[in-house]
Amino acid sequence: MGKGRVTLKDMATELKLSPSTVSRALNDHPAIGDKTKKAVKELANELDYQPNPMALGLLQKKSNTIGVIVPEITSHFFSAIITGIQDVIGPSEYNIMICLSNESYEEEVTLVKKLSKMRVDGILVSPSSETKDFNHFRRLQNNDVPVVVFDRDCPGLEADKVLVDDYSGAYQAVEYLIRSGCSKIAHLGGPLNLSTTKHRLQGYLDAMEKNGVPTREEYILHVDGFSHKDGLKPAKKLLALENTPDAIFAVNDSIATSAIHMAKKMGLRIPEDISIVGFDDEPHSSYFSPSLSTVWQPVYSLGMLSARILLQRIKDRGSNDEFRLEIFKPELVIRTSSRKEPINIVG
Amino acid sequence: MGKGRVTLKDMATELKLSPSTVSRALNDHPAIGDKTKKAVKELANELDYQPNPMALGLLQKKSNTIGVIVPEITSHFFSAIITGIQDVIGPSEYNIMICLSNESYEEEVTLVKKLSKMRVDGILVSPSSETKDFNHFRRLQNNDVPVVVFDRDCPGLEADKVLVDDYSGAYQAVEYLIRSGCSKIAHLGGPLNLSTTKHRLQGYLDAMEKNGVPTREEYILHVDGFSHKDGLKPAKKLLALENTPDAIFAVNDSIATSAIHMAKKMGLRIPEDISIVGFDDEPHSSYFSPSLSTVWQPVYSLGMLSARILLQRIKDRGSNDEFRLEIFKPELVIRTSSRKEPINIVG
DNA sequence: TTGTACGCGTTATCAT
DNA sequence: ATGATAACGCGTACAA
Repeated sequence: MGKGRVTLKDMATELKLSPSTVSRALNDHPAIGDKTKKAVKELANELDYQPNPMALGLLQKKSNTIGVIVPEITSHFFSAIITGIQDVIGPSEYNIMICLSNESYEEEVTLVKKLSKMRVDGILVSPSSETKDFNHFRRLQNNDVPVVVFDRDCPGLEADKVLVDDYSGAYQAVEYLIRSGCSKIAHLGGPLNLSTTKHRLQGYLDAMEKNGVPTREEYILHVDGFSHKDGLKPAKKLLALENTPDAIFAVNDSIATSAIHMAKKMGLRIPEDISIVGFDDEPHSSYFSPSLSTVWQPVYSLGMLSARILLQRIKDRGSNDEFRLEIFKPELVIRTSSRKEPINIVG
Repeated sequence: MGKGRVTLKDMATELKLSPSTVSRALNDHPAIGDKTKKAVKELANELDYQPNPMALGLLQKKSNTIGVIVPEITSHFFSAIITGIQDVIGPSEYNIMICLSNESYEEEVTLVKKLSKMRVDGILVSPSSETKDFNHFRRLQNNDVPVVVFDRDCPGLEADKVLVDDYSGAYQAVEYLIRSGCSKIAHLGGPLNLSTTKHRLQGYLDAMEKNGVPTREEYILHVDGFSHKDGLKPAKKLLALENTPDAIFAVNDSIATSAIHMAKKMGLRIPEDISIVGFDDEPHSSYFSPSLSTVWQPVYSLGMLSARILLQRIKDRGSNDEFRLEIFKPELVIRTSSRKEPINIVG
């Protein structure tokens, strides 16, 4: 024991059978005698026989592995999605290979190459914030590797997609700010070429326009990254404006906390002087003081559905079904970082 | 193109050479003519030839894959460790397979089986909070699969270990609380059979004793899980004590925020009435109000070192070097959830 | 009912 | 300098 694992051949010699018989017995082939089957299975059990996945893979030209590419996992957002993915893939026959692009297009391309080389049977991907070109994914598809895009869209790429209606989330948030009496509503947006960022911006703009609230160019700023520190300077800039905003809609919770931080520092009261709303509903957002009003997204379900769709697509490989487009609805969560909406008389 | 990848044989027929020659050319075998080498490499480049890792794996009896088992990834703690691991393994020849045990012993055992079946070349593991028996890891070791344990110790298991001096972190925190004038210091501990939890408790106890501060049994409570909600009830119980504590040292930041939450709710002022200190220094802990005093751990470095040690161990497989034991020092970070330490006159 | 032979893609060994 | 062959572990078409 210890040097190399048990193989079919080992068991065959042990039982004075041929390897193929042993193989068939293990796979419940109908033409194998019950006694042989039993004997084989018992021995397999005793010796803790585990079929070699590499031999299988070589034979079947598949790795039984699924690749997952995400920008990062330190935020709750992506780690919860991955947990959802794991919970679906884990019990299946497939293994998962999680890869981090670190929001870099270049690293993403490298990862795709690595996964392609590994012969993964499919991939789940949320592109980096730098990614504008999707040919690396198309190359995968051309090799018959199905691709499922989640959360961040890849415009122009034909693939299964599981997204969130960011536009609606932003619209809800901004309309609520307006109804609660805010009129000078600023937006701290994210990196500009991300679909999510764009849709949140558009939701903001439309909610303003549809409600007849004028937008000012100076009220819209974009941050370079998604972490707390990335939002500090832009937030400060916003709050130092002559015409100080009375509300900020931030692209995510971390940036919203930057705004809260700076607002407090400048002596503004929240929500009396300024309302602040985030996006994502990170678990700790409700424990801040003030607790953060934000937009909740069904992250865990999003991960699970993406994984299920990929599994289905792999199973139906060959049949040219239309690509699926699934869009989850986010929900506004009102806490104490924003004013309460006044009772809406009539409408 | 599209149906199956390019193989050595394909290129061999194309170039009217034998597969072995092509193989040697690609591997810069000395006995191959320069012109052939060049021709082969050019074709390989053109056709984007990628050696099949499964064929290699079959031949070399290794998968070039490293397994990572963690209890969860939604906390910053483990996701940052994993990021560190990725940053070391990513550039190497190895792939990573990340698995979540969900703090369940049973799932952990299943995962080990799965990874063993996959013929991983080594594993990095932080055991679940339920795990008391480590034979599943020993079985791996008996199959020549090196195991590196990180953060949470597996007492009695002989393996490379990369840990944190939780005892020292706790000791520092509690001694600081004492020096800052607190005398009724309570402890919200974690699940009892975790090494980290035990050491933090011991650090608390020793700091109390060495400084002549009496401990009360009722001041020590243990939570079942590590999330915010797991800490609420125990925190409430602590604060409802007749002899209300004037400080709480919590096993981690999430539980510390539970304590802050309950303390605020009960009208206690922080830190005037009660000081609260956490453990982990989660990134958002500094943005709470009050900002959380806590114990910082070098998570990213911990991940990197663990990965480096495993890589080294795999490379030196066979040579019976002694197991390494690396212990990182955590650092107390004082913020505003605890009183300032008075200037220490004389000592 | 069971055994034989082959092939998946690669490399190492032994020829030529 | 290059080719043929075997082997890694498995499943399966074909043969018996």
